[in-house]
Amino acid sequence: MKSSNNGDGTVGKALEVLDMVASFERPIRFSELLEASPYPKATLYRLVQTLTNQRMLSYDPESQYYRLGIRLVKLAHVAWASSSIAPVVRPHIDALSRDLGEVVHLAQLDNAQVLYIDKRNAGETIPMYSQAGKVGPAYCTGVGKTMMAFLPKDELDEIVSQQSFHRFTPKTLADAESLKAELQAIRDRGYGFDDEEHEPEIICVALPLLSSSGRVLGGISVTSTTNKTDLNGLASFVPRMREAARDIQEEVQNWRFPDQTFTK
Amino acid sequence: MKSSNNGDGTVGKALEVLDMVASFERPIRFSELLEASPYPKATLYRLVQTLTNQRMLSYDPESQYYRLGIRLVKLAHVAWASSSIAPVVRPHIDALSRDLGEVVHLAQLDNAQVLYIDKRNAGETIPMYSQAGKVGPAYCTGVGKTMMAFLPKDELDEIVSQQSFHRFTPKTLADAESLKAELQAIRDRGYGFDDEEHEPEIICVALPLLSSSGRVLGGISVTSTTNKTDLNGLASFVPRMREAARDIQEEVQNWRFPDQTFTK
DNA sequence: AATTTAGTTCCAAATATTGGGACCAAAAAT
DNA sequence: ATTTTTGGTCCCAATATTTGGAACTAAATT
Repeated sequence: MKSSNNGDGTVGKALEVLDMVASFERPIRFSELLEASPYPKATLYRLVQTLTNQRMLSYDPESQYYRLGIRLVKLAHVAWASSSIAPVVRPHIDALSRDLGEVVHLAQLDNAQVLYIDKRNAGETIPMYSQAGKVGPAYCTGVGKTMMAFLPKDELDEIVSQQSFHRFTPKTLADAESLKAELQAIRDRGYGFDDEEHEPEIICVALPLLSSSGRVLGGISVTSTTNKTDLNGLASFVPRMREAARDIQEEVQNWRFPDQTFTK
Repeated sequence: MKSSNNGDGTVGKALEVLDMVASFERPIRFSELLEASPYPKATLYRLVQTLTNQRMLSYDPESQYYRLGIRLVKLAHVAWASSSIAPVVRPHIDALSRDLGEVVHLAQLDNAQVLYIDKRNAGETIPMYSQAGKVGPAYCTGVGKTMMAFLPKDELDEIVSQQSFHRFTPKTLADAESLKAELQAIRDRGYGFDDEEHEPEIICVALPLLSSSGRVLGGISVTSTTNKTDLNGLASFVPRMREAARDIQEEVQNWRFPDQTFTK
C-alpha cells in the first residue's frame, strides 16, 4: 500500500492525467504536466503516450504541446444525445427563450459543480460545445442553488461541504450557514434566484427538474441583467417556466430510445 | 502473447469499452455490452465499474442501463475550446453562413472519418445528418474528399484503404479508383463538391484548411439542396470561401493562448 | 419447486505497471 | 568550442494490478 491516487488503478490514473490536461484549458508541455502531477517522469510519460495513442490527447511534435484530443468531442456528442434530458429539453428551452426574450440554460450537477448542458441565446442559436460543457460554482448560481435545494439531506450536506465559497461579489453567499438558509427559502418558494451573486448585474431565476420519484435531474434558468429587469420581473417568468418544467418532466418519464426493447 | 486488443494495456481496453457504449448511441444493459465485447464477464464487469466510478459512464440502478457520462461533455468542452482551429473558425463560418445564406460546416479528419467540429445554420434548419461531434464517411462528403485530397501520399493511401465504400446513392463514388480520380480533380480545382453522393438532393462545396507547411488542419463546407441551386451555383461561393479560408489560416498561425509563454 | 438469466464476487496465476536511473539531443551557459 | 542544463525517451527487475474460470446470489421464467 502506498499509491497517492484515487483507487481505480491505471485507468483512474490515466483519466486523472486527462483531467489535469483539461484543467490548464490550453495546450501544455510535458514538463508542465510533470510538475502538476504526482507521478514520476517515466510513469507519466507512458500514461501520456497511451492517451495520445488512443487519441484522447493530441500531440503536436512541432510545438511539443499536448492538448485534449478530438475523440472526446465525438464521445461527448453521443453522451449528450443519449443523456435522458438534453435532447428532450432542447425544444423547450428554445421556446422559453423565444417567448421570454432572454438567455435560457439547462444544467446538471456534476461533482458538486454546475455543468451547463445546453444554452439558448435570445436571438440566435449557439451550437454545441462553445457553451455546453462549461462548469460553474453551485453555491452562487441560480441553477446550482436550486438543484441543491431539492437534493436529499445526506447528499445536500455532502455537496455543501464541497463548495469553495469564494466571494465573487458583495452579494455572494460565502458560507455554509447563509447558503443553507437560502436553500430553505428556495424549497419553500419552489424556485431560486441568483441576485448578482456570481457576477455584478447578472440576475437569474431557476427551476429544478425532478423525476417522478423526486430525484433532481437538472435545472433550467432564465438569465437577465439588472438594467433590463429585477427579481420581481424574473419572478413573473416563473409560471411560463413551470409549464416548461412540467412538460419536460412528463416527456423525460415517457421517453424511450426508438429501438430500446423493454420486457415490462 | 494472446490478447485480442489494441495494445494499450488496461487503459486501451477501458477506452474500447467506452467506444463500445458510444457505438450503441443509446443506453444499454451490461449483458448487451458483454455480447458485443471480447472480454469475459468478470473483466468487463470490472472495467465498467471503474469507468462508472470515474463518471465516464453513468449507471441508472432503476433501469439497469449504462450510458456515457457527463464528464465527457465537460472534457469535450475544453477539447473544443483549446483545439487550434475551432474557436478561430467560429466567427468565420458565422459570417459565411450569414453572407451566403446556407449551412456551413467545419470538420476535421478523425480515424479515416469526417468529424464535424462546428456547424452554423442559416435561417431554418435543413433536416440533415450533422452536428458538432457527429462523424460521417470521408469518401462521400464534400469536406471528407477535400481534406483527403490534400493529404501526403502515404497518408492518403492509408486512409483510402480504410474507407468502407457503401453506395448511399446512385452517385456515390463506391470504389478506390473513382475516389482517387476525384481527389485528383479536387487537387487541380482547389476545392471539392459533394454531388448528392451521401444523401439525395444534398449538395455541397468544400475547401481545405491548410497550415503554412501544407498540413491539412480541417475543412469548411457550404451545403445546399438541388432545388435551391446546383454545383455551378455552389462554385460561385468559392471566392468568398477562399477569403475566409485565407483569414482562418493566417489567424491559426498567429494564434496563441493568452498566457502561453514562448521562449522563441 | 426447478430452471434459466443477469449480475456480482473470489482468488491464484498471469500480466502489466512502476520508477530509479541511464541515455540522448538540443539549448543555454561558460 | 566545450561544458552544463534542460526536456524528453527508454530499460528492466521488483511489484502491484489485472485476469477470468468458476462459484454464488437474486430475480424472473417455466
